[in-house]
Amino acid sequence: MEQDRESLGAASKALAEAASQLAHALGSQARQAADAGTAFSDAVTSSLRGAAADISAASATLSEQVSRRDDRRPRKADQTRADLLAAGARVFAARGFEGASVDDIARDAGYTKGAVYAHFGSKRDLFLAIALGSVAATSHCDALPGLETGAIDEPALAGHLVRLGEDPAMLLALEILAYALRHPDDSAELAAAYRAAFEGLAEQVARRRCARDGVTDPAPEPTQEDFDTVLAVLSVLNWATLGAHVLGPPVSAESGARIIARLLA
Amino acid sequence: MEQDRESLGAASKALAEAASQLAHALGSQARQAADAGTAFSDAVTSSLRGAAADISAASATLSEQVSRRDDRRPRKADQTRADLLAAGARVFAARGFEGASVDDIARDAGYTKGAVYAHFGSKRDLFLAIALGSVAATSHCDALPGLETGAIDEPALAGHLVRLGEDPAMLLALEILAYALRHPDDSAELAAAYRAAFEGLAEQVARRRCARDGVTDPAPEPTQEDFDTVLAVLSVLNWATLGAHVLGPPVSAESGARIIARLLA
DNA sequence: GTCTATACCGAGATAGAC
DNA sequence: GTCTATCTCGGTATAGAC
Repeated sequence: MEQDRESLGAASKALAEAASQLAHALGSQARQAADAGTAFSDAVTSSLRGAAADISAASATLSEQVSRRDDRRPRKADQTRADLLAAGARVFAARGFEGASVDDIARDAGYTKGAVYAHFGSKRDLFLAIALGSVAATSHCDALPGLETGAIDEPALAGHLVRLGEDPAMLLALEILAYALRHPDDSAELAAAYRAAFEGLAEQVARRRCARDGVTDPAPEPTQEDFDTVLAVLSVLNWATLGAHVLGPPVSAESGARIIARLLA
Repeated sequence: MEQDRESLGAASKALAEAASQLAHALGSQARQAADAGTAFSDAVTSSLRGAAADISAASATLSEQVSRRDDRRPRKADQTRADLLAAGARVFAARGFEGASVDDIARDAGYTKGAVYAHFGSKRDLFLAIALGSVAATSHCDALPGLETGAIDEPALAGHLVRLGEDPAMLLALEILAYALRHPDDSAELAAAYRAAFEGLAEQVARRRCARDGVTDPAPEPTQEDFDTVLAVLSVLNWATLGAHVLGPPVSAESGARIIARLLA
C-alpha cells in the first residue's frame, strides 16, 4: 500500500506541476509588466488548489483528467517525468538543493542524467516544479483530523504528527523554505502557492469557529485571530515535528498535539 | 554600533566554541563507551550556558576570561579564529552548508583557505563549531522582552520579531536544524545545546507562571504545560519570522507577537 | 526520449614556501 | 600562521549516437 500512496503522490505532483508551469509563465509576465502581480498569482493558485482537490476526489480517473486532449497514446513521457519528480522530492529532501546531484536523482528514478535534462531545463527548474507541486499537494490534504467538526481527538492528532515527522515531505518543506529565503527571484511563485494553502486552512478554522459559536455560515470570512491561529498551528506543525526528531523529549508529537488543541480551544 | 555588536558577537562565539570542543571530546567518549551519554552532555551544556551568561554579564573583561593562563601574548590566532567563525556564520546562513564554499568564508573573513584549514580540520568541523556557538549564544540572550516580569508589551514584542526576522542568525538556525536532521551522527551534540536553550526558556516561563499566580518560588520546576508553551513560542519565533519574509501579510511579526501574547496569557 | 561521452568548472583538501 | 600552488574529484550542463 506504500506503493499506492507513492504512485498517487507522483501523479498528484505531475498535475500540480503542470499547473505550476502556467503559474511560472504568468508570474514572469506579471513581473515584466511591473504591476501588482498578486492578482495574477492568486488566480493561478486558486486554480492550483482546485486541481489538487480534484485529485483527492477522483483518484481513479486521474490520468484522463491530466491529458485533456490526445488520450490515445501511451504517454510514456509523462510517466518518466512523474518518476523524476518523485525521485527529486526524495533526494532533495534527504540532501538539500545544493547537496543533491542531478545524477543522484536520475539514478533514484531509474534513469540517467540525460533523461532529466530532456524534461527539465536545469536543476533549478526541476526543484521549482517539485516545490510547487509539493506545496500544492499539502494544501489540499486533510491537514488536521477533525478540524472543522469541532472535536479534536488529541491522541489521533498526536499520531498524525508522528506520521508527519516521519514523512520526508516535511524535510522537503524545510528545504523549500530555505530555498525561497535564499532565492528571492523564485520566491514569488512559491509564496503564492503557500498563501493558497494558508488561506485554505484559515477558512477551515473560520468554519470551526462558527460551528463552535452556533453560527450557521457556509463560507465565513476568516478573522485576524483565525489567521493568527493558522500561523501558530502551522508553525508548530512544521517546527515541532522536525524538532522532535533532533531533540526527543520533552519535544514530541504529543506536546505538539496538546499545543494545537490549546490553540483551537 | 553595528561594529560593537559584531565584535562582541564574534568573541561570544569564540568562547562558546571553546566550550563546544570540550563537549565534542566528551561526546565522543560517551558514544564510544556506549552508555547513556546524556548525563555527560547535559553537564557540558549547562557549563556552556554558564559561559554564555558570563559573556553578557562581563563583556568588558571578556578577553581575560577567555584565556585563563598565559595572558601576556597578543593571541593573534584567537582573533582570526573568531573572524573565521563570524564569517562562516554569515556565509553558511546566506548559502547553506553545501552551498557555501570554504573559499567564500575565508575571503569574507579577509583570509584564504589555508587559514581556515590551519584552524579547523574540515568544513564540517567549522560548521559544527559555528552551530554550537550559535545555539549557545541564542540560549542566553534575552529571548523575549519582559517574559519573566509578566507584562508583555505587544508592540515591543513585534519589533523584537521584526529584528529577529532580519537577523541572519535565524537563517543560520534553519540551516543548523536541516543539518542536524540530515547528519544524525552530528546531531547529538547539537541536540544537547538546543536542549539547554529549551530548558532555560522553560524555567523563565515557570517563573512567569509563579509570578502571575502570586507564588514566590525562586526556582520553580517547569511543568509539562510550561514545556508545551516553550515549544509553541519557539515554533512561532522561528517559523513565523522566516515565513513572514517569504509570504508577507497576513503572516507578519505582528501576527507572531499576538500569538505569543496569547500563549503566555 | 533516452543513452553515453565529454567539456568545463569549481569544490574540498594538502604540500610546501615564507 | 598564512599564503600560493596544486591534486583530485564530482558537479552541472551539452553534444551527438541510437
